Amino acid sequence: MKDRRQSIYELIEQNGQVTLHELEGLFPDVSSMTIRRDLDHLETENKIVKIKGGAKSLRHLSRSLFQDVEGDYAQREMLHAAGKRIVAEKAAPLAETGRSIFIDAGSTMMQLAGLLQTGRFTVVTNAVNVALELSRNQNAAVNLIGGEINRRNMCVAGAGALDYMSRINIDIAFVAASGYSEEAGFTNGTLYDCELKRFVIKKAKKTVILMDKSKLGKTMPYTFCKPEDVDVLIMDGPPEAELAALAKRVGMEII
Amino acid sequence: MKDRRQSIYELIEQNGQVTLHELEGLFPDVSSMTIRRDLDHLETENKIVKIKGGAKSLRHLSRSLFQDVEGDYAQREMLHAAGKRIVAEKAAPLAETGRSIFIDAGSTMMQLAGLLQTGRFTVVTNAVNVALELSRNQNAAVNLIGGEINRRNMCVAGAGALDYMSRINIDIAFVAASGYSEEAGFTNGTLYDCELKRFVIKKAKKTVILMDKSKLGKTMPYTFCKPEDVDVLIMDGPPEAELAALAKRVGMEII
DNA sequence: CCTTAAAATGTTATATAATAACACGTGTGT
DNA sequence: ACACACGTGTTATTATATAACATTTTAAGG
Repeated sequence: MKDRRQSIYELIEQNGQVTLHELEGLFPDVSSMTIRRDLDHLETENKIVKIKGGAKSLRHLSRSLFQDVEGDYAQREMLHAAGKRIVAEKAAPLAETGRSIFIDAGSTMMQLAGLLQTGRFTVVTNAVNVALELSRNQNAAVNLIGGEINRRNMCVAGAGALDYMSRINIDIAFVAASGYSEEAGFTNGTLYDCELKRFVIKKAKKTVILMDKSKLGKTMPYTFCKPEDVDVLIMDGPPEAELAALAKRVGMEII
Repeated sequence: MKDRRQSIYELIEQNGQVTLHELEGLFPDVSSMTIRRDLDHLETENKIVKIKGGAKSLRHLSRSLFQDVEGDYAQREMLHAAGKRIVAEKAAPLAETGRSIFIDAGSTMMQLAGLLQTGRFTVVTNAVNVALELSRNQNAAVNLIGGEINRRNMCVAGAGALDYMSRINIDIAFVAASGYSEEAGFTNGTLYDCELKRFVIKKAKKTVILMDKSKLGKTMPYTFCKPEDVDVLIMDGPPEAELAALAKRVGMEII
């Protein structure tokens, strides 16, 4: 019985919400009343919210809170969601147990954080939402970099960030890029973030860039690294021949 | 019409939730169908969640997410909620526009953060939930201290905290106490937090301690300050004669 | 091993709330 | 003046939740 309740909970977490009918279909050997009562229990535990005809995941709901703090973030979040998901799924296995990991801010990274719910590691991040998501994993030591909160993307930045980072050793850095072009390399829109990225990349034993293909060919104001600084580039599809050749030349693996 | 929708929203934010019947009572000049439609709108804007017979505030729901990360916090949150509310309401006016403010972690502080939705100031905090709450206020510059996240109370602590604080000037520090006794002074249960409190109190121009009266007579493991270090003590009721006398002697104002 | 209490489940009737569909007025811009 | 979108009200219909009681299962103690 606890199994069922747990399954229901996990299902809701995964899908964001369910209807009673769906649950009835999935658990045909109990009555709908029992499922209702399961939902009651989960609700009293503050894990879900019952809505008419089903239930919603509290965590998903809170996520949308971050996202429309400043209008357009919600949209960006959804843009290329499929690609971001693919990228995150490719990246997750690289986060090996016991390692010290840096995770950047951004919606792709948020996806990645969601996938790192098991495994023991130390994580450092500058994104408040990523930190919250990661702190669900009881085995993760989550470190949040200090600084002023940027309402647009729920990430912190500031003078102290580099200082803070300088005290932490990083095995693998997962870094998001907003653009890549042959001339400018990997680029990003905000100066502070770039400084941090640069610093982290220099410091990390292994640098992994996550980027959906929509970013290819785009150049943002600030360059934070070039392909030769990168160990692995993860995208949601195979690279063009030109980029593949360059990668091979400079020793950047593309997944 | 937009007024009504806004009022409904504010009501929900304030109370956490409402029933349709309550709303029908409050807006007798529109039909219940209209109110339903208002709720639909607010829901599509991700401001509330409709539940059977009413609606809930998304923000309140997310708050409970933090709170039961580790079981008992939800209970503590509710304990003496009325007193905490009173304390927070007394404290809020002290946060004058333009000032640089430190806000501690804890449920009373969370209440205070909720009350500081207007006014322009710089805030520093070590509590992730407080920071999120404050970042609703567009005029507040919210600084989060870096460190490892403590799942129990969603606050950060660590080696970098004092360094970080040392670079920021504080006009007013709002500090929470878990206990007060004549022998031990103001006390608290975790060492790291105490270190930070001590540092902040030393640094701040003005120190305000927030404490509901249930804490009187209790002694926690670590002392972080004595009445003579405190400018203002805020409680949910008048102090006993003895404490009042001591306060007068050392120059601590009690509100 | 048996007994009892507590917890979990099922069943029904009843109460409650949500939805859909249509109708009406009001303002806006063409 | 017209079309049109928008907010609103009304009703009938459908769907869902609740309450109360009966039954089964589980856990705990003697």
